Order: sequence, then structure tokens, then C-alpha cells
Amino acid sequence: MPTRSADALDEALRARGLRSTLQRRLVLDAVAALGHGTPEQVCERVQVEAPSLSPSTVYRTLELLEKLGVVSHTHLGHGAPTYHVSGHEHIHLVCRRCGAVQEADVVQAGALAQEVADRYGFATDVAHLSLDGVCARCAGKHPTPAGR
Amino acid sequence: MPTRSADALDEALRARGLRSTLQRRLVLDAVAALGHGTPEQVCERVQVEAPSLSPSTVYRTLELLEKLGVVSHTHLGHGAPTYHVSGHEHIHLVCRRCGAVQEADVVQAGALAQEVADRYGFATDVAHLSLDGVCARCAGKHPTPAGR
DNA sequence: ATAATTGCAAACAATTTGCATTCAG
DNA sequence: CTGAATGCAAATTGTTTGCAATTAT
Repeated sequence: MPTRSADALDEALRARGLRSTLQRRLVLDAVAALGHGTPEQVCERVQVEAPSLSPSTVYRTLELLEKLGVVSHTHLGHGAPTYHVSGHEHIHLVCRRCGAVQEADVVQAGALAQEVADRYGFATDVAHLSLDGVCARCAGKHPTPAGR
Repeated sequence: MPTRSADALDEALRARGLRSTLQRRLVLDAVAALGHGTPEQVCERVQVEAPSLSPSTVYRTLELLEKLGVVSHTHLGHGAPTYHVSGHEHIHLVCRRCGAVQEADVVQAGALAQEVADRYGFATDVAHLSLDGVCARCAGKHPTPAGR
């Protein structure tokens, strides 16, 4: 159902008097298809359909889409920001061993945010919360952590 | 009391048959002094004392120190990893408006980790937990969030 | 028609790597 | 002495920017 998001995109663009272009749609579709992806991953994915779509455009478009509120980004694991379509908010569990990113719906996150708000006056964006750790699979595989 | 950490460092190095050098001590001191800092910040800081100490060495040393377990790194806010001395573990509250990083001691983090462990079998590294949001000061200043 | 958007190529910044020199053990 | 560690400079990688050509409106 790519039509839905396309429409939503069009709408958002029109609202700001911006233009609806193929590349913008492709970038959004790629983000949606990936679930969560770095700019590079989006580039790769998008260039399958449109090899001429340049990285510059991907970067610019991601920024734009974020401003429009249709996607948002978090910083998981290492340096690269990870984009995902807005709305489908969740917590990320990032495994430091295998790098896998699992999405989770966690009740306690609210309690945590509440405490931080009360004690530090800090308004946590729960949607951008990501946890670093070791996933079940890796924990099973390597009971004794190695150096590297 | 920089003597303490110097000794600890020496010890850790010896244990692995590695050499104790001035630059390694300087890098560790810089990390300790900064509380939490990116490689670049460490470079800057370290080059005050030793202008010839090269970035390469800083990068290599941070990696080494981490392997030794005397420092660890997290990813706050944007891309750059942030290093801090191990032991003094805490949660980071990163303000997306002003970029300020506040350290917090939060009880609920344990409950959160527990839930994730129970439901997903994911072993959270609580020490690397960082929250994205808006700090008290910024919330007060700009009641109406802007686009950029 | 007209200005927004794109693609390209060059500019940039941050990090990594190879290698000759230096220095701790 | 001897190999580990450093400093330098060049190579990479990921991202940004300027500008002419393109294209949605």
C-alpha cells in the first residue's frame, strides 16, 4: 500500500507549497520499506529503482521529510542516523554484538520518562529511545564475551 | 588525584604486556577531565599539553583504553561517540535543543531493563543508556518549538 | 514562464592506514 | 638492543555545498 503514504506525502508537500517529485516519493518508500535505515541504506535501496538519484538528493530529502514530520531519525549504535516513518513509534534494542536492531514496545519506558521529568525537568522523547545491550541470540551463542 | 588513574592504567597495560606511555596517560586524563567527550574534544584537550600528540594516536588510544576496560563509549545525540572513564556509570540526558548533556541517576532504568530482559531476552547495558529530549532550561525558553 | 529541485562534481570533516622514526622495556 | 608505539601524511568514508540543467506548477 504505497499509495497511502504517497498521498500523505503529497498533502504535506502541498501544505507547504513544495513540489511533489518522483525522488521524494522514492526516498519515502525506501524508508518505509526498510523500517529503519541509514542515509546510505536508503541511497542503496533507492538507486535500485532510480540509479541516477544522487546521494545529495537523498540527504536533502530525508532532511525535508523530517521537517515535514513524515519521517524522524534516531541514533542507534554507531554514528549513522537511522530514519523511519513517523507514527509507528517504538523503542529500539540494539545488539552490540551482532548489530541487530529489534523494535520493542515497552511499558516501563513511560515510568522512566516520568521519573526523569520529575527529578530533572527533562522531557524525554520516548520514541527516540534506544537501548544498547546484547540480544537473546548473541547471549546464548557466546556465554563468554571476547575482547574484540 | 590523577595518580590513581595513572596507576590503574599502568596496571591494566602491564597485565597485557603493553607499554606505558605519556600519551596514553594524557588521553586518559583528558577523558577523565572532560567527563564525557568525543575523540575530537579529547584531541583538542590533549594537544594543549602535548601539541605534537596526533589525532591518530588519540583514536588508537581510545580504542585501546576501551579494550582495557578503563573507558567506555556511548553514542549521544549526533554522530560522534562519547568517551568516559568506566566505573562512574550514569544515564545521559541529551537535550536536542541546546545539546547539553546532563548526567542522571535514575532508579526506573532498572525496571526498564528488567522488562526488556523478561519480554525480549535482551540484556540492556544500562550504563550506556541515553535519553533524547528537551531539558528544563530549553523547555522554559521556547514554549513553542520551531521548525529547525 | 519561473522558481524549485535535481545531479554532478568539488569541497569538507572525521576517521583510518602505511610507514619511517622514536622510545619503553 | 628490539619491537611496540608514535607522528606524519596520504587515503577513505560519509556528508555537504555550489551551480547549471531540469522540471513541476
